[in-house]
Amino acid sequence: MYFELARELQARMDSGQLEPGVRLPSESELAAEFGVNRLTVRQAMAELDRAGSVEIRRGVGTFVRTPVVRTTIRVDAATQQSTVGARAMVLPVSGWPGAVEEVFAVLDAPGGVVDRRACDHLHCRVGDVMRIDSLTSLEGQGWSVNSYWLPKAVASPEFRPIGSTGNVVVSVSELLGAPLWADWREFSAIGADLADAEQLGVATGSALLVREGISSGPDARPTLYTRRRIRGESASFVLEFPRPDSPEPR
Amino acid sequence: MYFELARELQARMDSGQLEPGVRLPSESELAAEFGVNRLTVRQAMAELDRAGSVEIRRGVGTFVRTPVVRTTIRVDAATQQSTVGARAMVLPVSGWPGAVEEVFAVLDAPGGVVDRRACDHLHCRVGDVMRIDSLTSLEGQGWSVNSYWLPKAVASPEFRPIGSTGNVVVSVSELLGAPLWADWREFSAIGADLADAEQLGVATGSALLVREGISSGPDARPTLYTRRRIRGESASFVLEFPRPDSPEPR
DNA sequence: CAGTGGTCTAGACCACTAA
DNA sequence: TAGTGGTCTAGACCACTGC
Repeated sequence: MYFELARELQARMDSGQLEPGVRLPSESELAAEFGVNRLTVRQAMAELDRAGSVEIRRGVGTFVRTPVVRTTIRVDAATQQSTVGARAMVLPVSGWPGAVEEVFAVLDAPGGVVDRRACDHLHCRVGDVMRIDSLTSLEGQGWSVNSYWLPKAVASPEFRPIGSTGNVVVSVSELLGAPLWADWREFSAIGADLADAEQLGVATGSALLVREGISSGPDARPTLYTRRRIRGESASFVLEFPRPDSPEPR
Repeated sequence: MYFELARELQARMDSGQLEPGVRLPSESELAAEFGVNRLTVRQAMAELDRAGSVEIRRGVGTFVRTPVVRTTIRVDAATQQSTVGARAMVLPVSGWPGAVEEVFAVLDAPGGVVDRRACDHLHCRVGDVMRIDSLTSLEGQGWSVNSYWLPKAVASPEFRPIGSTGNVVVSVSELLGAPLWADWREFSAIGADLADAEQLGVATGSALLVREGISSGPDARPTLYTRRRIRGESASFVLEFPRPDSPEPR
C-alpha cells in the first residue's frame, strides 16, 4: 500500500506532472486523498526521501528534489595531477582551498578490524601505527569523514597534535618534504553508520562514497593509509587515462 | 528516544556484548524491556538496518550482521589490465565468468537528463544513440544494473537484440574486433531509487557504487558510454598506479 | 499564529519461518 | 502451531517554520 503510493508519486515526478521544486500536498492531505492513515503516507514519503526523489523540510513541506551539484575531482592516472571542479589545482593529502578540515580524534593505539587492515597495508604492527580522524567541510556543511593511518616513526613529535580537536591536519607530504605517490586507490560505497551520519549531518544509511588508498614516499615504502567517507550525493572521482599511443605529449 | 535505543544497541555491538550472528531480543521483548511502544523499537531497528549493523529476517528475528564479502576488481592504471577477485582474468566490457548478464530493456530513442549527458560524451545527437539496460547477477543475486549507450552507427544490425529481454549483451570490443581503451572512469555513490532497488533486491536508498565511463576504439573516438550501479556492499574497485620510477618493467 | 513534519502510543491483523 | 517481523489504524502531542 505504502509502496504503491510511493510508486504513484514517483510516476508523477517522472512524467513531469510534479516538477522539481514543487511542494507536494501535506501528509494529512495525501492521507485523505488516498484514504489511508497518515503513517502510511509517511512511510511512502520516507521511501521517496531515501530514494532521493523528494526533500522533506520540517515545518515547511515536502518538495520534489532538484538535482544536486557535485564536486568532481579529476585525477590523471599517469601523472596523478588532480583538479577539483573547474579550478585547476594540485590536491594535497589534506584539504584544499575552500575546504576546512578539522581533527576530532587522535588515536595512539587503534584497534578493530579496519585498523588491523590498515596496519597490514603499512607493513606495521598495530602498536606502531597511529590514526587521525577528521571531518572535512565545504561551505559549512560536512563533506567527508577521514581517517589517516601512519607509522609512528613518520608521525614524530611535530605531527602529533596537542589536543584532540580543533587541529588542522598537517600534510604528510609537507612533513616528508617530498611528494607522495598514490600506489592504489580503492572505491566502494557504503551506507552511513550511526556515527558517520551524525558527523556529516545525513540520514543513517545514506550512500557514502568510500575512497581508500596507500601512498608511499620517495623510498617507495607505504607511508600513509587514507580512508575517506564522502557524502555520496556531493562528490565524484574521475580517473583519466591518457592513451599510451596518444599524439599529445604525456 | 528511538535514536537513543539504536545508539544503545549499537554500543552493545561495538563493545562485543552482542557478537556477530547473535539474535537480538524480539521487538516485543525490547519494547517491554525499554518501556516503549513496539513501533519505537521498530524505528530503532530500521535505523540499525540502514546503518548495516543488523540483518532483519522476517519471521525469524533480527541478528547482528556479519561483515560481508566483497568482489574486488583491480585495474592497472597503466595497462588497464583487470583482475576480478583472486582469479587473474581480463574483464571484458560485458560480464565475466561466474556472472550472468541479462538485457531487460533496449531503447532506440532514449530521453532524459542522463541520456543527454551520455550523448554529449559520445559527441552524438540524442537521436543517433541507442541504449541497452541490463542486470548482472552473481550466484543468482542481483549485482549491478547497467546501462550502455553507443552510437547507432556502431550498434548496427548484428548488435541490435531481437527481443527486449533475455539477450546476452554482445561485447562491443568483440563487435569492433579491437580492444577498447578506457578514457576515463568516474566513481560516485548514490542511494538506490525505487527501480534500482527492485531490480537488485535491496532496500530503497541503500548505497550503490556508480561507475561511469567512456571507452574508445582504436580510432580514439568515443564509442561506448557505460554506467553501472553496483550494490555497494558487494563490490569495490581498486586502481593500481605503478610508480613511474619503479625498477620493475611497466 | 496556523500548518508542517517528527514522534509516540495502544491495538490490531497479516505473512512468513521454523519446529 | 507459536513466534517473528511487516503493515495499518486512530489518535495524540510536539518542535519547527513562516507569516
